[in-house]
Amino acid sequence: MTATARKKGVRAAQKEARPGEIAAAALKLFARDGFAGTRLEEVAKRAGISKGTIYLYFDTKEDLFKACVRETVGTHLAETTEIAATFTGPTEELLREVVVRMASRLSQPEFRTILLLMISEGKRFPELVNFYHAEVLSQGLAMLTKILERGVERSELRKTAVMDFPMLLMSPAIMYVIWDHLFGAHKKLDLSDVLHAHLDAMLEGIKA
Amino acid sequence: MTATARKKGVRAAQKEARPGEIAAAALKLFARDGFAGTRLEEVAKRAGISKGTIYLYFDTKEDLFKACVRETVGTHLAETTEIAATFTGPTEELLREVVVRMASRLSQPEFRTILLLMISEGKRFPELVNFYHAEVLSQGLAMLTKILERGVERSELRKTAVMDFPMLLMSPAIMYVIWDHLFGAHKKLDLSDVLHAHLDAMLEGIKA
Amino acid sequence: MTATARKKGVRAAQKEARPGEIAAAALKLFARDGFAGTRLEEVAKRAGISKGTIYLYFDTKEDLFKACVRETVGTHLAETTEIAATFTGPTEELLREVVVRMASRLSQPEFRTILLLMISEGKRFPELVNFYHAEVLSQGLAMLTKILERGVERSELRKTAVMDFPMLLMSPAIMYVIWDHLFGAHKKLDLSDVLHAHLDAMLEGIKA
Amino acid sequence: MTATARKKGVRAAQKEARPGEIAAAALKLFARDGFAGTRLEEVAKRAGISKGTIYLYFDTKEDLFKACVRETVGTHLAETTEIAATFTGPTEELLREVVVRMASRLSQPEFRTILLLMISEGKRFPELVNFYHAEVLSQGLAMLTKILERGVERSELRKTAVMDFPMLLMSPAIMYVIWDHLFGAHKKLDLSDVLHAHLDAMLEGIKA
DNA sequence: CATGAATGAGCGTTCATTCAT
DNA sequence: AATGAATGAACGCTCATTCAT
Repeated sequence: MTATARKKGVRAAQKEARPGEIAAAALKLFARDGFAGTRLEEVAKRAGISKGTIYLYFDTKEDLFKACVRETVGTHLAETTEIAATFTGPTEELLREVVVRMASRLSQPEFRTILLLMISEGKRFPELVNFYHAEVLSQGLAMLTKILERGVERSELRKTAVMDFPMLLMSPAIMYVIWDHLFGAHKKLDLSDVLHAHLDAMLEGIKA
Repeated sequence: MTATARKKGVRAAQKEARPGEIAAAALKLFARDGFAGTRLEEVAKRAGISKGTIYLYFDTKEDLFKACVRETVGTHLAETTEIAATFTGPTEELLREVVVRMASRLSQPEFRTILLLMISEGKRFPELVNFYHAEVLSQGLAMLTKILERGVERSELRKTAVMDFPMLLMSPAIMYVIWDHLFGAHKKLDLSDVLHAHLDAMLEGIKA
Repeated sequence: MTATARKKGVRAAQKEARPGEIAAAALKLFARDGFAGTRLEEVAKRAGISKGTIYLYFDTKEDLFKACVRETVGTHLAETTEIAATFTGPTEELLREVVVRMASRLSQPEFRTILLLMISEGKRFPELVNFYHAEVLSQGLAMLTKILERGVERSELRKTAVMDFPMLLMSPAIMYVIWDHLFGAHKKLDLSDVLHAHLDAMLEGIKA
Repeated sequence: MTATARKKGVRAAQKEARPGEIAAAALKLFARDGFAGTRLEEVAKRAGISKGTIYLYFDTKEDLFKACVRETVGTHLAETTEIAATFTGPTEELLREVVVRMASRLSQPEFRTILLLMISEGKRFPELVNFYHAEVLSQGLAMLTKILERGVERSELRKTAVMDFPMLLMSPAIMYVIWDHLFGAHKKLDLSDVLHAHLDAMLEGIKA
């Protein structure tokens, strides 16, 4: 008997764990088969439960999908933000560090899944797109913008049009995820190499 | 009666035109609703025919989907290749020209549709991915590589890691399409501005 | 080949006949099993078609139910109204004639089914109740009222409270239907006997 | 602690009360939603217990339904029978008294519910119909018959066909319940008025 | 006794596919 | 060739019933 079980009882612990287990199972299938192509029966099987049980925790298939996305997205930007705020070294170094971190996060299995699902099903779930925009995108871009500004203030970077499109710094990461998804079987890319090839070139163009 | 109709008979001409009309109608719906979400009934309505008629030209829904993609993809790279082959000016200029051309093509409605469908349904249609890889991707990347090599030969560009990842030059275009698809309603980007912001910076990093 | 088939083609004729066939099959099952208890699969089997075919003619199970009722109800009061309007004999005779006619109609298999379904499912289909009220009930009661007034005018009947509640004249017919539905297996009643027993007594009470 | 609780223990008392509470809650819902439309979950909620608890007292939903009906029906004719047996006044008065009493009972909320449920679900529960027939119907009709016979014996009433169909005396009450159920929202009837309008007329026809 | 999480059979509805006309 | 009525497998969702706690 675990500590949790002792405190709350096995059932209570189980009940608390269920939604997460179901969502995890679902996310894998949504990733593989898309929203429409995923059968709740199979989600249940993967989660080791019966079809009806899903409905004890989620009202509809759509709800389950939203929960999957929301649960996975749940920002995680905090740590990186902290680093950016307290960093004292040269801006180039900071920029590399932050871009690499964000790209790593983006390319982690569950997060890349979210990105791909967003692209596939976004039109069906606009609220999810809004959520993603608010929770992830705008925060991430704000952070990048702040770093670029820091560089300008410290005369390390020049004022360039890249400051208007900070998402350019992330575009290789996005491309990497899509490439790996589609052509990974043909040719694997190394994320770090891609990232640094890009940053090396870009930084030349924006450094003071 | 048109000249075509006189030569071949109206029916024959109609028959020849049908598959394309159906595929065109289908593509729009696949783009909007995804593969699973598209109903053949509606495809038929859009094409001004009956549901059964689709099956005179395509064996299954999957076949129709493949035909849509194949028909749209059908390279179009020829002209750009020609330009690249005969261009005599500075490589930077050539690179900008080619990237802008390829990005424009990528962001045209039907082509962006293909890109997005590829991402959404690629796993379900690996042959299509192969096709796309062979017909579009490798040719495009080969062209970019050739241009970069031309630059190095002419001592206009340095040998950098970007040469190993020519797709980096296209990543802003890909990002643009995805951004517009998901967040276009929140904030429109200007493709040309994005592209040049990227190229301005990148070129600094790779110029000799 | 029937005349119908020759004119319209077999398919067209079939298509025209389908809704009625389905509704007829459905009505029997609704009568036997209630709305919720009726399975569309069985309706289809009875109609000699497949489950999906039902949906070519009716949008939902509810729609099918409504169509059943509407189709069966479709007044039929016309003939009786005509008789009442042109009758020249004594009012007592007319009243007996009309009550017997209406009761006969009410106790015909399909109509009694409607009455019973109305009682069972009315709360779920208020629009159907309104429809029934407007199309059948109010017309029938208006006719009865008019006859009673005719009797008073001709000094054949007295002005009694029965004129305020003309539905009293039909209550034995309603009771008969319910009795037969529930206790018919225990004891069969003879509609005509019941009706005349009632009318004999009632008429004594309202005759001048 | 109540006297009951002291004697038997709280739990024991609770246990004894439970079935009735559950049945009461169930009856309301059966009345509103029909047999199939009633969810045990909601019954439980109304009874302030959990779904599983119902199964401690009733084996199946059908059992619960039967218990509801049986419990409510439980004759109550006793008092009226007593009155009829000891009545010494004129038969007309007795008949009015008894019909009004029986009609009042029939139109009370729980009893009208039973009548309507009987009509709706009778075919599914023939034993219940038998029970109802034996416990309520035949006793009630027997009483009416006895009164009519008393009238004939005392030369207050004539021998008419109404004596063969004593249920005719109750038909307005039945009609009233159905009317109120279906058309109560359109037009409320006054039970007493309806009853007396009917009795006034009928009695003229059967009085000596 | 009581709970409520879990089950799984069942049903309404959809839609790719077929085929008689 | 073209139609569109018909099919039937598939899936989301519900809810009576069970059972471990």
